[in-house]
Amino acid sequence: MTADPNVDADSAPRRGRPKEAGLAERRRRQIVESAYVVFAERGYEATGISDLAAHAGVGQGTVYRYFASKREILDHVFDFSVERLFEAVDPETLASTPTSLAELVETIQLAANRAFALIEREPEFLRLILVEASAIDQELKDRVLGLEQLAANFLVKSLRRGIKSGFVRSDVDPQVFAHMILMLILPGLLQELRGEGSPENRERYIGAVVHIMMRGLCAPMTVSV
Amino acid sequence: MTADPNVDADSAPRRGRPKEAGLAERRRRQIVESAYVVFAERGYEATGISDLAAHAGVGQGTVYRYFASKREILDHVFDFSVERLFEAVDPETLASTPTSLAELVETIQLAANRAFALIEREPEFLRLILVEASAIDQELKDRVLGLEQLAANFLVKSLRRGIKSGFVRSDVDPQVFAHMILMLILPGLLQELRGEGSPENRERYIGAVVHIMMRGLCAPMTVSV
Amino acid sequence: MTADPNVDADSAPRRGRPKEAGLAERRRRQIVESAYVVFAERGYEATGISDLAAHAGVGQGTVYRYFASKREILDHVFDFSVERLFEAVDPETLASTPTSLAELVETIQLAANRAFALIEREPEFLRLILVEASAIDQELKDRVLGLEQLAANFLVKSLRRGIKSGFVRSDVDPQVFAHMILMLILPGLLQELRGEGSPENRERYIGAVVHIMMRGLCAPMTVSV
Amino acid sequence: MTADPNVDADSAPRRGRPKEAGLAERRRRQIVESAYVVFAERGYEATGISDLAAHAGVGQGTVYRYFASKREILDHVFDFSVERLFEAVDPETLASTPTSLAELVETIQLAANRAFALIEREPEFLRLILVEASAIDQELKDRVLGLEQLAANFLVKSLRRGIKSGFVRSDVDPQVFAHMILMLILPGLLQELRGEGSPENRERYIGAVVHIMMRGLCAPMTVSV
DNA sequence: AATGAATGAGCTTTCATTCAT
DNA sequence: CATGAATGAAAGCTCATTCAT
Repeated sequence: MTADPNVDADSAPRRGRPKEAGLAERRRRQIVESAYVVFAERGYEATGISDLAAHAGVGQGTVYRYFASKREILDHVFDFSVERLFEAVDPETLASTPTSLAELVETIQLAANRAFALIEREPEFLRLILVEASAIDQELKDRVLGLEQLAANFLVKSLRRGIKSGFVRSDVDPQVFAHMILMLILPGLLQELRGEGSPENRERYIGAVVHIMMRGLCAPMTVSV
Repeated sequence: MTADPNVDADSAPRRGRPKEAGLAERRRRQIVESAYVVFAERGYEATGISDLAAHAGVGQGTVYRYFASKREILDHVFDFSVERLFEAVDPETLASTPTSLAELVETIQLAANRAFALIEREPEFLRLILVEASAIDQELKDRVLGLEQLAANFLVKSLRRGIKSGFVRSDVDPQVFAHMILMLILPGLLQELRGEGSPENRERYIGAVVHIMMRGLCAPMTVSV
Repeated sequence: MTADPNVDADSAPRRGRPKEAGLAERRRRQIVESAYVVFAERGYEATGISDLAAHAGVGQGTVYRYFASKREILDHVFDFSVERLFEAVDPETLASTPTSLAELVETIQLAANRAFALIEREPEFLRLILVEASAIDQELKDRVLGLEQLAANFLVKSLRRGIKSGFVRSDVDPQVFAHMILMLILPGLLQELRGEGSPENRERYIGAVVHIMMRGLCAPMTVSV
Repeated sequence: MTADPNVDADSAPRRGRPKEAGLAERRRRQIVESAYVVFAERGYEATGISDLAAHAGVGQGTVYRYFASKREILDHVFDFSVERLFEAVDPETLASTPTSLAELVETIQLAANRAFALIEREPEFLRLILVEASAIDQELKDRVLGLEQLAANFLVKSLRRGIKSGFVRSDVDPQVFAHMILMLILPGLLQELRGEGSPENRERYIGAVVHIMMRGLCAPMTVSV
């Protein structure tokens, strides 16, 4: 076995089919994306591995080459969804510290608009995150709630800064309000789930959220600016 | 619902075998109540008909004498849940037409407190309605959303009256605000789902909802009463 | 109608199909006996639950109503086999304390004959116990070996008594010889496995075993010849 | 391609690509040896081709280039095992025609010791031959039994010679006794399977076998005692 | 009317085998 | 030649539903 008669002078003994780097990652992606669609479409429980495989255009066995179980796929689908949400909202580009209530509201408005844009493009996204994932088990439910918590934490920081800067009332509880602000966008989400989503409606809702945040419900004379 | 032994419009006294009128209805009730408990406890998919039958103290076959399928039972469980929610909130006793923002807010607060009281007594209720039911199929999802719509309609009427009476700003869109007000209680619900629910927390949230509704977030000087 | 048609006066409220006592045990037996046959015929691994169910004349689901897993069925099949072996050999009727080597040998001969009679009737029995069971896992292998140990223990006692009585050489190690005596019947068993079993052959072998034991175990003075 | 790439008996100096004649055979050997190890370790059924290939350091596909099926590999593993047993026992060096019972017994003892030495070195060997192989199908079972037959034939010849020479009783049935002598070593094997094997135990057993054989086989006059 | 034994379709998962590279 | 990615048949097992009693 001195001079290997079999291959190449160069050090790497290239035997067999070359391993095509990145294939594994591509396949995983392909399967997760298919799962994202079919889970959203028919629900996690109602989707069989065979459906999933068929949609991905691979055999059932191939699915198990890349994922240990159906449940694990759901995990990755959730990650994938979160990833997409982050890409869509792109928090980096939001993080300018607001110096007035108007600015703060504007930032929130921007984030909401971006999220809605994603949902408009892919309505199943919402169902997957909000409805499917929550129903599987405690772990995934925790992850959904954790996502909301994450967003809330951003807002908490902004509100605290607002209070320190004086443009947010000091008797506002940042923790509490952060969550509530997030909830204010839920009616819009529900509309989407209902399939009644439309740009005009979205406008109305976002406008109302701004209103409520800036003014509450109190009548004009009471406020008197 | 007084002394009617026989149901139905005809009052002909059924001799021979009174057939234990209402027995069927009692059985259905018994099964639905059991299903309510076990579905909430273990989830719809994870619950087998045998679990359900065992909990109800009847045979599996008996379940199918009263319901055509597992899915149909869920329908009835949902109805039953809604029924309980209505009993708890008891909208009849809320419907006094408010004549001031404070009164309106107080009414909402009362309704919210009643709903929370139910959830505190039976936390699984929330899970069933919000999480389990939504994940089954479109029809049930629609029903969940319909429930929200129902509550919103109440609020819409109140807001319209408020606008007419002048204690609600006229630029408030009743439809939109109604939904949003409902959403404001969601953070509290999420806390319950997370198992972090506590009376103090609930107080904080409800207080904040009142605040936001009455004042918005604007700083005190801006408001100037 | 005074007597309630529904519930009856006697204490036991007999509702539904009567539970047919002993059915469960009968079904278990039926399935185990089928398994005994098909496992022996095709081997444990090669037998599917569907084969087993088909042979038993029941649905697959029914199998799982009575056994938790395929493996558990094998356990019971093993028990069943041991049970049959015991019935066939009927050790109770063997246990007369022998007072001479001839008597001891006769007893052993009788036991061997009975075992062979079973195997002749049901050759698959042997395969199941000796070959199939051993190959599944450590636990079953231990049980097979334990069975041999059990038989050996009987012999050890007899040999000890024989030594004390003087009709077995005192330099015989009871533990060791007990196992060996058992092994002496193995060539006969192997013949059966080979399908070459015949009464004449069995005679030859048992005769030879007697020969070897009489010569090997006899107390020194007795041998003389 | 002028140069036959395929090896074969012809000795024409293969220019260009000698094709590493015997490479195929080496590969086969490598795979079989790996299979020997992993089959013995985890069992035939429990071993996947991937395990096997990994242990052999080749791809799964390569395995199928050299063997048509998993089953065929087992065949070769069995051959390999027999081969090892023969190497260990080395019958050539045993075949000196014994001229006395003591010599015969000594020869058998030597063979047994060699076989035990192998088993002590590689306990899995026993499991493979005795337990795994037997359970697969009739063909392999036959081969296991054939192995015993082979050893028995050796003994038959020796016994016949012994009878002719007069140092073995003439009423000994060579066929029958040959098998029995082989069986006498089984308790020792079982101990190994049980994991209770130890040199002392082995001594005891072999001693007892010698004892029983000397007494059982010896010609009448010799015994006297 | 009530029962629970029986069923079988369908589930997730495994793995011997094939084949493009 | 060698490879390991891909495959799909088939496994064990579950459970909503049916039905004899």
